[in-house]
Amino acid sequence: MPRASKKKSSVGAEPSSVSTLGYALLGLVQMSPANGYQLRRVFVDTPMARYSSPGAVYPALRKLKAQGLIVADVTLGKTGRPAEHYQISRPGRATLRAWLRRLPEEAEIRGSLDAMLLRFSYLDLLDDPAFSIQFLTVFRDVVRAMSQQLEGIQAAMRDRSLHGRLALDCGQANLQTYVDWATRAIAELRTRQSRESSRGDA
Amino acid sequence: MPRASKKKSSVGAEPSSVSTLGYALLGLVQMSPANGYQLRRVFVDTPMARYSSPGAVYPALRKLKAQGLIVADVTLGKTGRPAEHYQISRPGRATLRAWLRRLPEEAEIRGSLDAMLLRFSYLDLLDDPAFSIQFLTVFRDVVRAMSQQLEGIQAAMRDRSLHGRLALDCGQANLQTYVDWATRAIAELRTRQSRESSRGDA
DNA sequence: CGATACATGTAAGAAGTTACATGATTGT
DNA sequence: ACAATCATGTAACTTCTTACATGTATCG
Repeated sequence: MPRASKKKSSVGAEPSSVSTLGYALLGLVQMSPANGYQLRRVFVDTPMARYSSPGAVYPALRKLKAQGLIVADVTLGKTGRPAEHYQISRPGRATLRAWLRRLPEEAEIRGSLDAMLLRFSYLDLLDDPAFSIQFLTVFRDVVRAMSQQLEGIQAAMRDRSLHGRLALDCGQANLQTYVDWATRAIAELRTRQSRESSRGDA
Repeated sequence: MPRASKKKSSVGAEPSSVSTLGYALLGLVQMSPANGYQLRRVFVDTPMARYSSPGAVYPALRKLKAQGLIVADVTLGKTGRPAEHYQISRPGRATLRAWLRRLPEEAEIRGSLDAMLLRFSYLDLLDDPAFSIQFLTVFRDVVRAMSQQLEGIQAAMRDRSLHGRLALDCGQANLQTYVDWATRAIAELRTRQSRESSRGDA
């Protein structure tokens, strides 16, 4: 018997849903225009290796194009086939900026530290060191909280399982690494900030 | 018919495709029988938090049941509703062991360090310290290689982007943490191993 | 000549998320 | 009375993976 779906059927008005891969591509295209193959290579060659399959990249690019966030400029590549050279559009730039402008929320951070790092890595585009520092501070505080929680779990886990305990140790060491990195990064950003301002003053 | 190919080894002969979540559940159920709700709680409460949604856990459990890897024992929980208490079956135990017995392959490790940690955390079940050490050694070597590759990328990235560089630093620090942890874990396992053997000799 | 790099795609499906539905029991 | 916890599930959707198809150009 089919359920009488009463609510939720009118969600058409906002086509602005962009996936993480979408933002990753948007950021890369903003930094320098490229075709799908070149973008894919970035994922293959760098630690962004998560999203590398053609079955993910090409559909994602088409979706961005359909949303008007990038524009294609069909040229002929080194092969006879037409190659689509992508550039970011004005709405694309706005969408990307809006995404970057958001301070990370706790749930987001807990959900994926990597995704936060991706967003952070694009923050050059905002050119706002104060925001970057704020971003990192929020990030660090949440990760620290995660680390403290994990400590409680570790305590409860005493002697339950050797390998389980070791795995938790690894998780803990990792969280600590994120915290330390964030601290160092904040310090570096602050240093640069003051250097900039003193240069401005001079 | 996209999938009729020979997959090199005919391990199970059954349609034995088990997802990562499937193995995670299988391992938990092996450690102690539980119902879906309790298993879900584990994911919510611990760093295995990845797979916590009911829409993932319940279908996965049903699939494992259909594959005969776990057996359900319908009792009445604290509520009036029947609660399915799951136990691992003999084939389930065999499947889990076969999974644990595999040394991690390079592609697997590169694909997800977390997945490797999950597998490692269940290695108590094998009770084979020599294998655990081998597991960690392979893991560490691959992670070290990843770290060296990343160094090359970092060098190429010099001065290209401040935030990009910082993000790469984080990735590098993380990989190093994995390497250090693996080294420590290997040492601890070796210590225990020699203690065991000397106790056996005595 | 064969392999590899360039370049784009599709078809089929595995897997997970969100958001809802159900319903009893216990606590406030 | 209302909320939370226990306990199980479904429907619709999005996303990514796997595996293939299609070509040219270039290098050894």
